[in-house]
Amino acid sequence: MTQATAKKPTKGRTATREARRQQLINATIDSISKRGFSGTTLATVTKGAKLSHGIVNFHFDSKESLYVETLGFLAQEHYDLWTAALEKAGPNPADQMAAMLNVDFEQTVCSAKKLAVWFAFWGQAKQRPTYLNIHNSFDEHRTSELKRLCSELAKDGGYDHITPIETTRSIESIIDGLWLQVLLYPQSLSRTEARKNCFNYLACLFPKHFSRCT
Amino acid sequence: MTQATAKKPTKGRTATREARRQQLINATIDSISKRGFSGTTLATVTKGAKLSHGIVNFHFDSKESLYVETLGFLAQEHYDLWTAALEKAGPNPADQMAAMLNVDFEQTVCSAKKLAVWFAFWGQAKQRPTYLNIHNSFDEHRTSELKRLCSELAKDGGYDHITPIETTRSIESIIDGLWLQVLLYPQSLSRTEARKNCFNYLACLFPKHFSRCT
Amino acid sequence: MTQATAKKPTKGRTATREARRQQLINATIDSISKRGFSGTTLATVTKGAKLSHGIVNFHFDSKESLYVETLGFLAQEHYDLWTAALEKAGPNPADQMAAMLNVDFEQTVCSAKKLAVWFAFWGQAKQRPTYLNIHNSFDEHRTSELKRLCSELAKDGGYDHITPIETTRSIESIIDGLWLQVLLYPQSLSRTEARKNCFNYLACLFPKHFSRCT
Amino acid sequence: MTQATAKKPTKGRTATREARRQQLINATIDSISKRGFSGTTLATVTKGAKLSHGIVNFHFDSKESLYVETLGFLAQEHYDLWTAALEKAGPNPADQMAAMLNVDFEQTVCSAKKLAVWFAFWGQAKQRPTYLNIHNSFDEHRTSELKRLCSELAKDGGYDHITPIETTRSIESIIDGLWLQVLLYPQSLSRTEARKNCFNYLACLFPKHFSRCT
DNA sequence: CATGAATGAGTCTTCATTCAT
DNA sequence: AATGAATGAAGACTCATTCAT
Repeated sequence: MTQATAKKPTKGRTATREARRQQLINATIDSISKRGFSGTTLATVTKGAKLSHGIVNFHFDSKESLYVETLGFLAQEHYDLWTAALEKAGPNPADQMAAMLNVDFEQTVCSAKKLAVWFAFWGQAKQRPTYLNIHNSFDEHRTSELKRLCSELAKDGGYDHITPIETTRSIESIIDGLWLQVLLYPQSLSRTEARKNCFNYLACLFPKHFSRCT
Repeated sequence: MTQATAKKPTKGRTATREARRQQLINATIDSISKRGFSGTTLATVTKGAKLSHGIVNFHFDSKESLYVETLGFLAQEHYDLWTAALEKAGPNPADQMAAMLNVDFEQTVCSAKKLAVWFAFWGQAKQRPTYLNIHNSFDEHRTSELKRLCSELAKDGGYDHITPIETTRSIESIIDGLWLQVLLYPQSLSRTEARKNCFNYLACLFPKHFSRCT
Repeated sequence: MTQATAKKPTKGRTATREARRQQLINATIDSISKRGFSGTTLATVTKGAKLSHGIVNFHFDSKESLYVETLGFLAQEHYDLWTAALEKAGPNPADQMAAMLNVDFEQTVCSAKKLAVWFAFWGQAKQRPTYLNIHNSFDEHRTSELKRLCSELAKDGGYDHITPIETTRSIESIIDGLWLQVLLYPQSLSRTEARKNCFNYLACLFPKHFSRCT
Repeated sequence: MTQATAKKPTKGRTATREARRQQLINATIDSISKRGFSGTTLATVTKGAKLSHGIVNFHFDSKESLYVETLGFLAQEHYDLWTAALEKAGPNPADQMAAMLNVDFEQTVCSAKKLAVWFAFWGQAKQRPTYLNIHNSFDEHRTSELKRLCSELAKDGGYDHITPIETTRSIESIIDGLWLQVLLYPQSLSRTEARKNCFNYLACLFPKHFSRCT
């Protein structure tokens, strides 16, 4: 009986532990993006998830722990996306670079909602090193991949003025900066325009591998 | 004029009042940079200013109002610095551009303390449009000046592929992105290295006007 | 009778039920002695009993009801011990008195664990008369037996200054007071020393029947 | 003007810090005696003091801290009473002993209210060593004075069977035990009867110095 | 019978704001 | 102008109890 095997994982009084946790994490992302950190309370989260008040402390140790896991979820999601894209991209470094950076301007990553949460966390990173550590633990791999690609592209194109470390940093910076502008001025900068802007910078850095798009 | 040296009694009071307000604004910057928005209370501010608990609501309408004026102070300070630098820079567009961007990596602007406050505000910008409006009201002028300089440099250098609007945005983005990295990873990126990184981007954009520095 | 060895199915269930209840009562005693009333929750009890969270309300009407039955168990245990000891003691009043009081300093009664629970209940007795009633319903018989023994010893020894009621009260008091000291200062007063102290008081009251021990 | 010097210390919006603290401590004693530890909340305390909810954390670090200071107040009060009584008593050891023990059955110390609080604290002493430490820090002096008096009385009366340490403990025990009975059964044992009972024990211990009272 | 997810009333604590002095 | 005591709303967290499975 196929009917018997079909479970409703998230409805009803008792859901699986994982489903509830994810539900709460999603509601946390929603609330932080709408109300910011200071406007987000356990009440706004649980109300958003249409669950009761006390459930957070049943599934998470504390509000702080919910935040940590929310950030972890975002970081993991991003990580999974770019590693998958990189794998699909084939052996060509330029293709790999393009694949990685494309992810940063996809809907899943570069939405107003997600960006708001990222910058909310970064706005607290100085005070809560935990947040920074989570971000770093996922991002180090990405930085090293970018550096490798910069090296390979520089060698391949004969750009002897390129310093991989510095160039990597500038690429990461322009992405973060474009994200901030997409967040703050969504009317004047769409994510597709931001992507174009980013790739035009690549064209500026690696003219033999990337061409300007208009 | 002997009259000018004679203080009017109201002037003395006003000066004191202004001094108190500035004292509180400075303490607010300190506290936000140390403890973030969520850790900053009127108590941490007044304690930092070595003033009494209840004084904030005497000099400011509310906590929110103190925050707004703090952000206004930072925006004004930045504005005053780059407009003064621009004025001093002479008629040459490349010099003007350099002068403007240098300001962004000066100690006064690009300190861990100030950057922490800027990103704290940006982390809330989505939720509190007031903050964004303050920032914009000061920043529009800067954007238009950058755009003008991009245009003049493009014309002068014959870079026909340069779109001033897009290029301006990319410059602003890389600065914001570098600021974020200076904030999050002060050990691996000093503000002088960040400045160099930014100017190397200019060298990439306008090779005839700026040269790479190593 | 072969029939007797065949268990009735309901009997097995009842036994299990009783075992569960006792298991929970024991865990309650453990938890109160370790964490006190305010630190004891149904979670600490069920965790101690290695049972699931929701089981208490299945076997007891409420937390309060569990407490009442826990106190009842302690009172019954004490009652069973001293009545058994009294029965064994023979007809001599001094022997009977000694038998009764010995029980109060036995391991089963005078352990740190049990005393902690007793004083926890007494600390609430004023506010919850139910607790006091349970205690009284068991203790009245003991008080009357002590009074009888005081009378008999007084008559037998010719102590005409002994008032049975008052003497009984003083004996009960010194026991309670010694219990408190055993509870609070187990290092400086062991239960065997406490027992000796109590019996030396008896030697003081009834010098012809009890002799000092050193 | 005598009128001008008269302050209302506890009325009005702002009272002296000490007055408010004492007011809250008194309300805490009231609430613990009426409702026990588990029934006492900051709300019952502040309601009893006719003050607002948030004031406790303004004058005390926490609820726990309020409890600690409440116990400290009770211990200090008792200490002050018996040291004063001892001083007034003159050089005679029997008078001194009588003076000290009289205090334990005075209205101020031996009221239903105070005893309820003492036993509430003792019921928690095992779990919160802080409470025990406070009690001990005040009580050690009392124990040593009692021991000294037992020694002097034993020498003076030639009671060679008296061990000061053990006798002291028995006196302390009978007092604690009588307190418990006054607390639990105020109808059957008044504090004056309890006092008599205690002094008859002294008469039993030191027949040459104390005589039975009926 | 038993489990453990879910609920929601209740508690401690924080903190912006008010206000007597 | 300034202080700091006082207020009360709001938030995080606890926990007895309920109930679907």
